[in-house]
Amino acid sequence: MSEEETSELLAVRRRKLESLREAGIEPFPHAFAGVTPIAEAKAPHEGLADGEETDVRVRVAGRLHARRGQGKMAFLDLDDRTGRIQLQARRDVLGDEAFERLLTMDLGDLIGADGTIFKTRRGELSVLLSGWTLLAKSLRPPPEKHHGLTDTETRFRHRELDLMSNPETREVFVTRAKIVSAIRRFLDDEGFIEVETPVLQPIYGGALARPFTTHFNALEKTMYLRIATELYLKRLIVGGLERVYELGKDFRNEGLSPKHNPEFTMLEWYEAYADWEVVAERAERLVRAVGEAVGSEKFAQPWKRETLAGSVHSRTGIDVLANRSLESLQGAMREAGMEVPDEPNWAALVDYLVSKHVEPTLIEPTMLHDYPVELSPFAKRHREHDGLVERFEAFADGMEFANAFSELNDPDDQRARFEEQVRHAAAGDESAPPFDTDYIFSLEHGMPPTGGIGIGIDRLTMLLTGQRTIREVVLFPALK
RNA sequence: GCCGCCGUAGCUCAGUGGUAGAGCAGCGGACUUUUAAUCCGUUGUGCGUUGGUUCGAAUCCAACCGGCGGCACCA
Repeated sequence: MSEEETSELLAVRRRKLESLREAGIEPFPHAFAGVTPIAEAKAPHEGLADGEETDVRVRVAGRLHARRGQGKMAFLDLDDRTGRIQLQARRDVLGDEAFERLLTMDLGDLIGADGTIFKTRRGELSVLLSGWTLLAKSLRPPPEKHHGLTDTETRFRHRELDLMSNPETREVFVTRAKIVSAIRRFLDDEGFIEVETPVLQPIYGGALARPFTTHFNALEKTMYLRIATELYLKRLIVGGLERVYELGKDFRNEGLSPKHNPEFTMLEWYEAYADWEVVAERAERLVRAVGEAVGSEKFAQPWKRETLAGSVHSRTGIDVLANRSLESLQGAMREAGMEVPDEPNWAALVDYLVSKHVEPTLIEPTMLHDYPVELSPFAKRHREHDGLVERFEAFADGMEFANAFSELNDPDDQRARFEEQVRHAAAGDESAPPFDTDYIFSLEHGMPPTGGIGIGIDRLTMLLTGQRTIREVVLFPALK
C-alpha cells in the first residue's frame, strides 16, 4: 500500500464502502432510469410562493455537493450538468434507516433522488425526499466546495475535477460543442458534404510547419501526422465533389503557447467555381451564424478589410512592395529607426512586420488580403498584381483565426512552387513542405477554379467565449 | 531552447532563519427551514525533489522536476 492509500481521508471512505457492502447495499449499481435534468425539473416551478408545496414527483440524479444540518432534518445540494437543486431529507418522511444512511454519504458521492417539488420558506426550490439511492461511491474527496479548483496544473491534468467543481468550465465546453454543431449545420445547409481524409500520411503538406513523425511497421515506412487537410481535400474537388469540408485534428511539431497546442482542431472547406471573395463572404456569414448560435456579439458586424501591404504601411510607414528585396526592406526599416531582425529573405521580413506591428492591433474582426507569393505556396496568383496571391487571413483580438485563398490550380505553377519550397528545405527551413507528386498528378487532371479556407476551431472558440489561452478551450491540453 | 515568477494538508490559502498554521473537507456530538448553515469537541505520514550553507532551513544558495508569463518557433 502506498502512503497515500493509508491516509485517513481515503481510509474513511474505504471503510464506508465496506460497511455499505456489509449492509447489502450495492455501491456501484448499474443504472438509474427515468432521471430528469435538474434545470428541467426546476423550470416549471420557479413561480411557487415561498413555503408552497406541490405533489409533483421528480427523479433527479447527480453529485452530492454540500450538506447542512443533521438532526431530524438535513439539506443537501445535488449537482448535475444542468444545475443544482437542494434536497430536503426528513427523518419523519424517510424513516430512521434511510435518513441516517444518507447522512453517512460523502461529498462527491453520486446520488439518485425521488421526491416532490416545493419551495422553502427562504425561497429555495427543493425536493422533499421520499427516497434516495447511492449511484456510485466516491473514494476521493472532491475539490473544496466554494473556492472550486483553481490550481491550473490540476485543472488541466485532471480536467474531470475542474468540470465537477467549476460550472464556468462546463459552460466553455458546452459552448464549444455548440460552435462545432452550428458549423456543421451551416455548411450542410449550403450544400457541402463532410469528408474524412487521412490523419496518417506518407507525405505532409498544405501548410508551413514541422510534422510529427512516426513509423508504419508493416510497411517499414516513415509516416507523418497531418499538418493540414488541404491537399487531400483539393483532390476531392478534382474528383468532382465540388463542395467539401473536414473538421478534424491537425498536428504541428512546434512550441506551446497561449495560442498554440500541438494538436488542434481545424475546419477546412473547398468550393468549386469560387474565388477568395466568395469564400470571404461565406466565412463571414458562417462565423456570424455561429456567434448567434452561442450568443456572442463578437462577429455581429461586417469584418474590416485591409491589404497586407497597406496594413504594414499604415502602422510603420514602410512600403514593403516598393522595397521588394531583403536588402531594400532592411534599409527602409533602418531609415525608419526600426530594429532589423535577422531574417533569411524578404518574405520572412514582411511576415515579421505583420506579426509584430499589425497583428496585435487587429482587435475587431479584420481580413488582411493580397499576400506575397513567397508566403503562400498553394494560393493562386493575383489577377492584377505581380508577386502577390489572392489570399486573406482573418484576425480578431490580435490573433489569426482563418486563412483562405483562391486555390492554385495550374499544375505547372504548383510544381514550380514545390520546387521553391524544396530549395528552402535544402537551405535548412524545417517548415518547408516536401514535393507532393500525387498532388501534382491530381492537378494535371484539371481542378476547377476553387476557393478554400481553414478556420482554427480552438481559436474561434477562444474568441467566442472570451478565453485568453487555448488551454481553456481544449479539454486535455498538451502539458510537459 | 532562453529569461522571469511560482510550488506549504484532499481543496483554498497564511507563514522570510528559531523547529508547522487557518478556513473548508474529515471524525465525534447538538440542532425540524438551512443554503459559504451554526455551535461544541477533535484529527492531519503536508513545506515539489536532491544536495549545500547554518547551532538551527518552508524561509538563504545550487541543480533538477512541474506550472504560469514572455522570447524563439508557429496557427
